[in-house]
Amino acid sequence: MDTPAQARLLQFFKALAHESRLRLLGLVAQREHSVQELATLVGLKEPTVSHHLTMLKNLGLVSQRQDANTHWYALEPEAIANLARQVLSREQIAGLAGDAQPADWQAKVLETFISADGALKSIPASRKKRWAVLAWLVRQFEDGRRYSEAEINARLLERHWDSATLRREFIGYKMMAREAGVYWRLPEQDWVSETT
Amino acid sequence: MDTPAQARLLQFFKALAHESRLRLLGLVAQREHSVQELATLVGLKEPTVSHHLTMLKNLGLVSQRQDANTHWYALEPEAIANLARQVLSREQIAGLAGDAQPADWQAKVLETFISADGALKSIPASRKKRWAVLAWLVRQFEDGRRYSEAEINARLLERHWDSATLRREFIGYKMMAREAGVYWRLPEQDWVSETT
DNA sequence: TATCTAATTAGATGCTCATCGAATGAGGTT
DNA sequence: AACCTCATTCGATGAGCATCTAATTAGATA
Repeated sequence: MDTPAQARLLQFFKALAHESRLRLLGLVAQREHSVQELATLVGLKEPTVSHHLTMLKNLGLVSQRQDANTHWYALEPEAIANLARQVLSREQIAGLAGDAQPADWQAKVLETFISADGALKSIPASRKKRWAVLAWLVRQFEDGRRYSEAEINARLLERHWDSATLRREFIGYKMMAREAGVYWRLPEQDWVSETT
Repeated sequence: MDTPAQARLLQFFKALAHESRLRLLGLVAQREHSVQELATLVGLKEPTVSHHLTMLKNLGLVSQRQDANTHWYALEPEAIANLARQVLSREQIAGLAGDAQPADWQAKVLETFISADGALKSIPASRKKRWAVLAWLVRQFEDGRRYSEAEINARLLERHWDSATLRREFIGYKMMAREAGVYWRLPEQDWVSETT
């Protein structure tokens, strides 16, 4: 969770995601109640109820007034309505994704499999992730230029020990072509479609 | 929680009360996603994401379609809106009290302190609960009739061993009066006001 | 049929938080 | 002051659940 707004919404849901608190809210929605009353009505001990009530109060869901040493709690109806309004629209929900979307999927995959020094930690087992990693790799070869197998290997070994597999995969994914021991990149539009 | 509606609402809140699930909802609100994608985007393993998604699907918050063996999940926008609408009104909240209100406060107190055979398990320490128990006790004496201390004791001993304290409390709470060793009930309106 | 890929189910582990009893605080009364 | 009543804070315990790895299911292809 990123922005305060998102964290706040999460807090609200957490507060409402418990039977005891929901019942307490139900009771204080009907009329003011003291802690004692609430405790006996929901069948919990005072400390527990007090705990829940402070949480609800901090979130502004209930109000509290004091008469002598009896504390009277009541529902704060505005708060609930506001909450509900927040959740209504699809855009609001979409905003919950968090982390500010630096995380396009491919970027995230690279983040996971490429270490800071540029080495490939491991070759993804999943077809799609492998595709993302290979796409990144193959873009480091010049377009139009022809490479010997030795050149390819040298370049790949800077990233990962298993250059043979990587080379083979380039061919498999149609990112490169080979003829008589010479390799060259294929145009991106031939394979980038697989992005789905 | 009593009625299905209440249980259902609780389930909703529980589903939304977790950061991972909120972020997943956020992502599927933007566009369809596969389990793999979601897993890398939120930084969790597939099984975990799958777990969350089935929960969300069971509640109708997301939809799922299958293409080959890739499962595509998307937001079910109606569901969230409906949920939010449910929570909007104060009456809805009040209905959450649960247990069908058989539980007026006094009734609940008696339930707690009186055992099935009518014995008083213990004398409540709290003033208000003591009041509730004594009120119940004193109503078992006839109005208008005069009792000797021995009669009072006999009747009280059927409920609790400490008849002396109970007698004294009757006087203290002005539920009974005493003169020259004779006891009688006072009219309810003199003490029942304390119900607050 | 054997193999590959994506997803789900099963089982185990650990963290968060609800709950309780005991101690403390706070407001009133005698 | 000493006491009573109601509430909150503290510290400990335990239940629920998120997460992981490993195993299984299911769809598709060779």
